[in-house]
Amino acid sequence: MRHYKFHKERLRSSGLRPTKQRLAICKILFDRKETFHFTIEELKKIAEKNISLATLYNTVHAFKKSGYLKEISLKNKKTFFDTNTKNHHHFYDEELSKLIDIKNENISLNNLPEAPYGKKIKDVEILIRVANNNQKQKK
Amino acid sequence: MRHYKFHKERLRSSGLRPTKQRLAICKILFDRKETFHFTIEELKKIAEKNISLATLYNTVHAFKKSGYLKEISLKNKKTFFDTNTKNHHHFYDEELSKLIDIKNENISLNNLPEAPYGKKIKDVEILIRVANNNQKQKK
DNA sequence: CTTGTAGTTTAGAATGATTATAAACTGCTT
DNA sequence: AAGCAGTTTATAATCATTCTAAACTACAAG
Repeated sequence: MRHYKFHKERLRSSGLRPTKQRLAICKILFDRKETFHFTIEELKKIAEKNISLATLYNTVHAFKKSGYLKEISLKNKKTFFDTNTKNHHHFYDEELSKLIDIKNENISLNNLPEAPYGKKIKDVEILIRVANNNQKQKK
Repeated sequence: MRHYKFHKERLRSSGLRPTKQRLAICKILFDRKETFHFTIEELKKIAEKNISLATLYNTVHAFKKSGYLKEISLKNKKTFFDTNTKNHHHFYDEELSKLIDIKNENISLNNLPEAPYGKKIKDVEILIRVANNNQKQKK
């Protein structure tokens, strides 16, 4: 469990005042050993009725802007965020709407293609869709 | 330019009657040499006022279900579709909201990780975000 | 060629995630 | 202790997408 001051520092470094709502969000997101993948809706549930939706959106986006959270591309309508901001990739279980980290040593992309003329590669995202073994192809 | 019958066949094989709206959509989507990446909104613009939004959504989803179109995962709120249904990957230019195909021989993923227990890999999607060379990191 | 009907189209309403608004509240500097 | 910029919040607004149900149409059978 991290010290209160840790979160306060994180907030200040993002240019955010350490309010009780933001500290509560920090605790939920960052006081854990494992990576946390979540949607705003899930975060809302965990936070109970203490924090308004608008504040959740604002704070999560502020953290994203400061590089403390990563947004993940999905076909799904809901946006996922990830507390693991290091370069890594995901399995996505569409049936459970769950993301699972892929350890970096377990995947490797060789000969990355050259970016189109005048462009530069900013980011590579690999998503591996999985389903239950016994089931038919997705709908 | 493909023959009318070609589109009619495609429609029938998807269990769809060849109506004039659907044939018009087929022409837009499939009468071209290059892969076409589009959003429903863009398709709407190309189709002019001839076809209702609801029909565009219905038809595009029917084609997706039949395997004639692929849906592409993006952070963007809008959904992209791709007339290239072969296994391939994309560059995504966030500034222009444009997808660019990556030729399969230009990218290769070795030692794919094992799927989580009881799961099977259905699909691998690689998205390489690019930006103009001279510009700063994304907002 | 007419007709019946199942499949289609469509405008408009409904939904659901997200963002904007603007009034009340609060952390922090002086 | 005061004042103000930064925050929070309920609520309204927005935007893509899906639903609905009434009008329309392709097509098989006669």
